[in-house]
Amino acid sequence: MTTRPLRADARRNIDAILEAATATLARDPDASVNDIARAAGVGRVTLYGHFENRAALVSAVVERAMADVDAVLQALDLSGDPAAALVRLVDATWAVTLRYGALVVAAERSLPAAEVAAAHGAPRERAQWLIDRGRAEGRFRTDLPASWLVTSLHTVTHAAANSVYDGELATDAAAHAIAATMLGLLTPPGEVVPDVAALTAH
Amino acid sequence: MTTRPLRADARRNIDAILEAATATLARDPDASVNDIARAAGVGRVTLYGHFENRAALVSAVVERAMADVDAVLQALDLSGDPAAALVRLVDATWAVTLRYGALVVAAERSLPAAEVAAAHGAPRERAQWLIDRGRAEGRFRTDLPASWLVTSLHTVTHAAANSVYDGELATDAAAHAIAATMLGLLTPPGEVVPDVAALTAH
DNA sequence: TTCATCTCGAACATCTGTGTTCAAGATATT
DNA sequence: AATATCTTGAACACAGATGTTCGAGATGAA
Repeated sequence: MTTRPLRADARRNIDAILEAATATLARDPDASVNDIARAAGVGRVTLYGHFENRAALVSAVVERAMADVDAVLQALDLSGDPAAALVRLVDATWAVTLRYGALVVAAERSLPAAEVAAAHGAPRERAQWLIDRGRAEGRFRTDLPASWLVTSLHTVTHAAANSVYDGELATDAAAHAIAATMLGLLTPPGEVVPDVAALTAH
Repeated sequence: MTTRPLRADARRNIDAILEAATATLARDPDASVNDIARAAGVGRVTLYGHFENRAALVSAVVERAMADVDAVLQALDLSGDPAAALVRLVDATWAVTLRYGALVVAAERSLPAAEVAAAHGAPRERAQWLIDRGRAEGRFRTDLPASWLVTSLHTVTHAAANSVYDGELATDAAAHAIAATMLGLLTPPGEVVPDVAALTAH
């Protein structure tokens, strides 16, 4: 079945809706379809003309976001010193989190668990892989479950996003704070906590 | 205005409602009044007979919870070695978090921000005080905002609660994981991360 | 036992959000 | 200019949650 080409204004509206939905849901995961349509400068009926469901819309938004996230993460060099690689990973993850914020929550509420897990999977595995390598080289602590360490990284990043949103933390200060926090968090007991500044020097 | 004494069954029901509401909301902050009434083994109308609003109910639940939390925290000795004191604080906080879980979220959704802030205030200040002391004694890192460190502690604790709920982490392992994670997180760059086991030895 | 208090289901009003239908009008395409 | 495609507000049906009212019946207090 060949899909007939969409009219130009339709394409334009679909893009506007996806863009608005991303921004709106990243701020408020409970945003109504109405809110999103209004943010896109489009009638609610038009939105439903392009997306079956609220779920279908969220799904499309998540897919788009994940493509972006994957592109950013794939372009990342995680070789070399594990601690330095972690700082690079954190910086990249931070940029992505700032952009997509609470979108995860929106996904969790209207998408089947399997789909959410799939979206979460890739970034988590990437972090896990780096942590495993750091552990193997004796740079990261091995006295706690690796999955817990990954969860901590993830959680701290989101906490930083909230802090920025609440005005407690400046956007640029946040990146440094997250990296520093995570290095401390990963350092094995009995070892010295590295300084972020020393790692980012080139 | 003197309030007439309640009949015994009324008192009993009020207690049951508060108890059920606490447990139910700690699991699902979106639980409906219906769910809560059913969990309390009471008709919905009865519930509304004792509490004006959903908000009033949540408020009562939070008040009760905070009294308990305050009691636990006040009974805590935070003197001596800051790291050891932190481990004690973490253990106490952990117990409380396990009990009240997502109740905070429920509060955030149906209570005015001021009331939520007030409830949050006391425990936060307690943590902040200990961190400040540890910083003054050179045991905790001073290169990051203290408020950020407090937020991290708070966040990591909640992440652990979720992990336990998801079955990723055993309840008893979690307490150790949180304490270990936090010690690493607070250790100043250039210093050695302490071992939790060494601190809890008596 | 008497009586005020309390319980409770059923039914109702209200609100908010989702999703659909319709018919008129705007716009891209050719 | 002709036409298929697209947009749109208004109106509707529906679902779930909150909060209220009523009246019959259960229960505690004296």
